[in-house]
Amino acid sequence: MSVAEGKRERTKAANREAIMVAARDVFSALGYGAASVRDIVRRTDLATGTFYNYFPDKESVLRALVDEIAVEARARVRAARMAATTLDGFVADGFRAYFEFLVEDPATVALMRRNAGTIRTMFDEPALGAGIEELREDLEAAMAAGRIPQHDADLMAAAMVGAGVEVGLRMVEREPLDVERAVALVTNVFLGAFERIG
Amino acid sequence: MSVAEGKRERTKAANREAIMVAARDVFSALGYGAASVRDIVRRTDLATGTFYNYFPDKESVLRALVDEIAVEARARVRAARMAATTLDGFVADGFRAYFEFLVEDPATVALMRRNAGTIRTMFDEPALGAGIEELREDLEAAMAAGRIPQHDADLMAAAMVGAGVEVGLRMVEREPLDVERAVALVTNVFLGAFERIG
DNA sequence: GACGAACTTGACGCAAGCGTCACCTGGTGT
DNA sequence: ACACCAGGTGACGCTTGCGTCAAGTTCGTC
Repeated sequence: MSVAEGKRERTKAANREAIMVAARDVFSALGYGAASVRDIVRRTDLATGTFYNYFPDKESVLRALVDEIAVEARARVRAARMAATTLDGFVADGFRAYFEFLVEDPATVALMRRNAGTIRTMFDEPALGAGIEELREDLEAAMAAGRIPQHDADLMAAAMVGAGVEVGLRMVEREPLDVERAVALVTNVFLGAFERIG
Repeated sequence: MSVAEGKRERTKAANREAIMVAARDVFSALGYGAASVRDIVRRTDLATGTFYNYFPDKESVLRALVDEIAVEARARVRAARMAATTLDGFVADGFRAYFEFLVEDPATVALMRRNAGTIRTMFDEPALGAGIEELREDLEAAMAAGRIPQHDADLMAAAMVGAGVEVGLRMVEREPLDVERAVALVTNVFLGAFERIG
């Protein structure tokens, strides 16, 4: 070979990616439980055996998909919250980052929507939407800094993520698609909550 | 036979019930997609063929389960909202009815939690938690009556249901179990929202 | 108490998925 | 140009689930 990567390397990367894309679509369409390794393989132009050169079983593929998504979604949302200077921004920018992610990647939305329950029980709560855990930490930090009133951050984080997920799903299926309208609503809801608690 | 029902009738009712209970547990444990009719049958003391005397396939069992749950949950929540005389009561009593339902019936919670995505796509949105649709109608009625300010009832209903579902799930897995704390939080959130919008 | 209808039973034929492995194919390095 | 071997291929043996149906059992009725 000459530069960058040899054909060997490129094929490997492409195969792995093809399997993950196919798996994502199959899991979205059939649900993880009903999907078979063969359903996935059939959506690629690879042979059965090849699948097992890349992943030991279908669970590993889901794991890889979820990891990828979780890293991306969490990074975006947290970056947006960290950058915010006002309370309004903390709430609005976090939700906006999340909603924009949903809009950019509908295939991932479909995957999460269909398989959230499986993912939850299989991995014991990673990355529902963008991480209740991290939001709770951010809320606690904000409470400690006196930026928001004292409250049950655990339940509040659940409320914010739950509302965000559901509003996000509703948003993407409405016509016309209006991210700012969704951001405005959830922001009003939770800023109103902080005002009322305080 | 003499009174009430003959043995025939009683056995039929018991068999049907046994299948539904077994199915609920299997769907909760394995997920709907991965569950087989045989997994269900094995949890009863019935034979394979008997299953098919009661339901044509596993989808019908899920349908029957969801119908039962939906009717019950919706009835409770709506009754609570109808009975409320104050705005505070409208919000708090609706959530309380829902949370109490979750506490009373943990097996159903498990079923919904694991299979919400499947149920959503299979039946095209019936009974997520307690019905976004009905909540939206109630919100619109309240707006028309001037009890709450004008807003996007569709998204608000999504936010309320999403928050309710997530907070409810969190609530049931915390120790000690505290329904009123959960009710107080979501009530504050949404009353604060109405104040802020108005 | 005996007959018939209603229901239960589980073995059966068939279909599909699983993970493997002996065999090729073609990229790589000399 | 050639030999080597990483890695793709798909048929194979095995397991499991499907829905059916002929045979057996039990309840209700006269």
